[in-house]
Amino acid sequence: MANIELDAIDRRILAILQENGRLSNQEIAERVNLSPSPCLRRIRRLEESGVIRGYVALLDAKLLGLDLLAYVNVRLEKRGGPATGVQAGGTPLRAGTTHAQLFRAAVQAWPEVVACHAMTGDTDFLLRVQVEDMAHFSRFVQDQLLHHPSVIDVRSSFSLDTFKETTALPIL
Amino acid sequence: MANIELDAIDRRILAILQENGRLSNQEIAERVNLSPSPCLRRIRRLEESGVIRGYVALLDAKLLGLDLLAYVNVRLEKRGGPATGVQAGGTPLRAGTTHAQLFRAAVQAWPEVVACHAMTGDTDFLLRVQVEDMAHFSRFVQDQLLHHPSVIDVRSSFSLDTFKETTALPIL
DNA sequence: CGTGAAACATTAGCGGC
DNA sequence: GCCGCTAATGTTTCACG
Repeated sequence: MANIELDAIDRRILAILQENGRLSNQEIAERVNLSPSPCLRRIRRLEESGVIRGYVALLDAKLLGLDLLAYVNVRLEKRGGPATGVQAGGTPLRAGTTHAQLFRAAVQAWPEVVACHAMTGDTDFLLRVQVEDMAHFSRFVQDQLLHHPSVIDVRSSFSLDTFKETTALPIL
Repeated sequence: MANIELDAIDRRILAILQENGRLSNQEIAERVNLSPSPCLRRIRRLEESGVIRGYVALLDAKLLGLDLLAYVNVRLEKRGGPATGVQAGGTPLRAGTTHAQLFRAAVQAWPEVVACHAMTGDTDFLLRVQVEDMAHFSRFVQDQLLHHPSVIDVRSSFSLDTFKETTALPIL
């Protein structure tokens, strides 16, 4: 995770891999005009330094029946610690746990939440929620979000159409 | 892209690949208790059916100097077609092009916009924008977004902390 | 679905610029 | 330091049972 110097070849390797993470080292080496061994050494260095966080397959949400994508703005209680004792989810709490800590732990455990940021502005958190349909979403909001002791406000918007979506960062 | 039946083994293969897209077929075959050839046949089928959209390397935005992540809500002009003729970007327009079409084309060309959805609610579009710093963001808003003839309102929020972020869909 | 063999890819060691 | 060669090892892929 230490900071690292990247030259032009490193950046080209990154640009290639963030478009197609399964290219063989040989193929990549060819595209950056290097022989396979130095190319592989560079890739390993990029992996070990943390610049490459990992490799994943991207799946098609629609084909898997996940037809609803929502962005949910959440505001939390700020005054008064949450009640101590054992919560609905079964998580035991120490005294001194904040609402934000409690909420973050809950988010980690909810599979339909695929991303969550603490945000500036008039909302505390922005959640990206991926579910089958509105029935599932409704259950998630009622039974999980609004049921959570720290949550005081929830506002949802739904994606009508995703017309740009890339995991590739603008690095060139 | 045709719809496709997935059995329990297909789902386990998908779950494995969306966590680690570079595992060898042999390794995957072992984990799902299959020999390499039927496992590879299943993976090829998942790729060809479109369930697997592709494989990518995920990069670390911070280590690459992209320290600012913004979500930007955009509203567009709705009455009156955009002026015809050649736009600032150099794109020639036919009469009848809508503001939404014009905006979508611009979004595709802006590298700092890594995602864009048409949304329900009091905003038309939600953009995810990844840039180096506030100076770059400011230039993007002033020179690109607000300069765009169809854009009538822009409201931005900034990520203070991303504490959940996964490309893996909840499929199990 | 599984086996086996050919083709192909990865990777460590070493010498050269 | 960083490159490229070679050779051993491991992986993919396909015809066939």
